[in-house]
Amino acid sequence: MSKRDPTLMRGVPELVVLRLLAHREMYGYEIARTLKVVSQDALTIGEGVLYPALHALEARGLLRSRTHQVDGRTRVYYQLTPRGHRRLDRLAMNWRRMSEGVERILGATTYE
Amino acid sequence: MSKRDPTLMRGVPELVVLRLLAHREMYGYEIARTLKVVSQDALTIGEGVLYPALHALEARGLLRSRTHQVDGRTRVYYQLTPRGHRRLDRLAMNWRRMSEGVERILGATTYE
DNA sequence: TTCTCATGCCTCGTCGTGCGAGGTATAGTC
DNA sequence: GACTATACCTCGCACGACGAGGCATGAGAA
Repeated sequence: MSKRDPTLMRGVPELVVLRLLAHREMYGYEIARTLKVVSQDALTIGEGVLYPALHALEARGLLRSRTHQVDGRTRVYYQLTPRGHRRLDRLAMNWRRMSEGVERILGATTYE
Repeated sequence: MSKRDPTLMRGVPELVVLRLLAHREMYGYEIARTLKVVSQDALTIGEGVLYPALHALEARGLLRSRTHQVDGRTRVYYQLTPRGHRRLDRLAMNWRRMSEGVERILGATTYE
């Protein structure tokens, strides 16, 4: 059975990670940095969130990884699988819905 | 010490509840219904989330309540306190930041 | 030399909170 | 007599976000 959609707003980390990886292969540390930069400091993902998330995503078949040595340092590069792409589409759609819902609440000045 | 801001995206229920109550006094059941309607079904708040949230909000001094009997049914009406208004402003600002951050991630097509 | 900082990975334990399920009661309707 | 809508509530779980901490390397400062 597929995971139920959250009624309100969970799983944003999963969304942004998948989205970043949709462009190109990246490694963990790079993801964290890029997220911070691109979101202009609005979003930060701690390593305690990021790495477990990446592992879970891979275990669920949404990501594939390969390790690479650079300057004596190990990098684990991740890329989206087809399932990962589908999952991303779904999450993004969901995000829009939610986000627009919240905007409607925030924006409205009168309610019936 | 005041509560730390969430790094990613928590507390949306609190935000929308406060926002709805910023307009006018409402009771629990009405809040749930209104949220659903105004958000055009995008947002739903279960009673298992709503009522505990309302109690917590009141305990923290962000809401005030009064009970009212209507047709033999008890309604608990809530309204924002000044602190509640300030909290709402803060949460709303935070939401915008986060939300725009996510949009930047979703919208961007290339990253450096 | 040693120290510190940036890079790069990881895990553990906790805490909050979102959420379903369930419980109570009244009024109206089929 | 049953079922729906209204209206409140609590319990307990599960899961996810998070901080703190740990390990290792390379580069530059002191």
